[in-house]
Amino acid sequence: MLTNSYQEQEKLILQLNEIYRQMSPKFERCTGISQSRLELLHKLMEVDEINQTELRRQVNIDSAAVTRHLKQLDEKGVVSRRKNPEDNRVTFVKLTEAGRSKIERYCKEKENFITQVFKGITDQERAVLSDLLSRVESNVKDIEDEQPIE
Amino acid sequence: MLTNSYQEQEKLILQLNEIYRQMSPKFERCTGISQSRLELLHKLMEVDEINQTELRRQVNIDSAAVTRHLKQLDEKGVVSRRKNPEDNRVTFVKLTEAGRSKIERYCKEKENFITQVFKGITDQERAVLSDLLSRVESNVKDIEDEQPIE
DNA sequence: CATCAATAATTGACCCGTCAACTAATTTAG
DNA sequence: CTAAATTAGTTGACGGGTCAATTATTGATG
Repeated sequence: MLTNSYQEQEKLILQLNEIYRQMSPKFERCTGISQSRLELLHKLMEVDEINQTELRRQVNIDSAAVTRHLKQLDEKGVVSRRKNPEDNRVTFVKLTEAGRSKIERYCKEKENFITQVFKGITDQERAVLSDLLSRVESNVKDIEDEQPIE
Repeated sequence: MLTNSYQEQEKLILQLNEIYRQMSPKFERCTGISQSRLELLHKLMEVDEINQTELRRQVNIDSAAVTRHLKQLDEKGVVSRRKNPEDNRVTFVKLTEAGRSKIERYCKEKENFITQVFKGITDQERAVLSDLLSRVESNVKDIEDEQPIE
C-alpha cells in the first residue's frame, strides 16, 4: 500500500520534470525566445527601470544568469544599462524602444502557446492545479539541504 | 475576463518552471546524485542489461546526454559497457555490483526527499494532480513547432 | 579616518540538456 | 556483390542554470 503510494509519488516527480523538459524547447521554437529570457523582459516591461538585484529577486534566477542574459540582450539592443550615479555598484536596466516592440510580438506567440498548453482544461481545474502546485512548491522550499552520501 | 484567465495560465506555467528549477538542485544536494542520472540507474536496476537506444527511449532524454552520463558512470565504476557481439553498433550497459549497492543508498535518500515534496497532500489530491499533469503533458506533446519571429 | 564588513555585479568552472554533424557498422536494393 | 540508406553511438557547439571566487564600491566601527 505504502509502496504503491510511493511509486505514484515518484511518477509525479517524473511528470513534472518531463513537462518542463518538453515544454522549454518547444516554447522557444514557437515563440523565438526562451521562457526565462522572456520573463526577464516581461518584468522590465512593467517597471521601466530596475536594478539587477531586484530583477533577480523577482524572476528568481541566479544573478550570474541574470548578468549573462542582460549582457546578450544589451548587445542585441533590446535593453540598455547604466550605473546608478548615487551608488556605482548597482546598474539600472531598462528596455529600449526597439526591445519594447519586439516583446509585444513575442508575447503574442506566447499567448498561442499557453492557450494550447491548457486546452481542454477548465478554469476550475486550473485553479485546483494551481493550488496543488503551490503546496508542492512550498514543500520544496522547506526542504533542508542535507549531507549527501559519501 | 479572458485576460484574467490568461494571466492565471501564465502563472501556472511559471509555477511549473519554478518547481522544476527549485527541485532539481535540492534533489541533488539531498541525495548526492542528479535526478536524471538516478533515473538512468533506476532503469538499469530493473533490466540487468540494456542497450543505449532502448535506455534513451525509456528515460526520454537525448542520446547525447545518455552517452555522457554513461561515460562518467563507467569511469566511476558504477556501470559497465560492452558491445553486442552480434551487432557492433549497439553497446550493452549494465550496473556493476558496486553500483548496485550505491544506488540503494541513493534511493533511500530519494524516498525522504519525495515524502517531503508531497507532505500534506492526500492520495486523492495526488491522483487529481497526476491527471491534470498528464493532460497538460499531452497538450504540450501535440504542439506543433511553428516558425519563430524573424 | 582607516580598516573591516557588506553589497552588486561579474566571471569561471561545472552540470545538464538540445541539435547537428560525424563515424562506424549493418541493411537494403539495384 | 556493391552502392546507397539506415542505425547506434559519439562529439562539438551552444543555451541555460548553479555555486564559488573575485572585483569594485559603499557603509560601519573602533
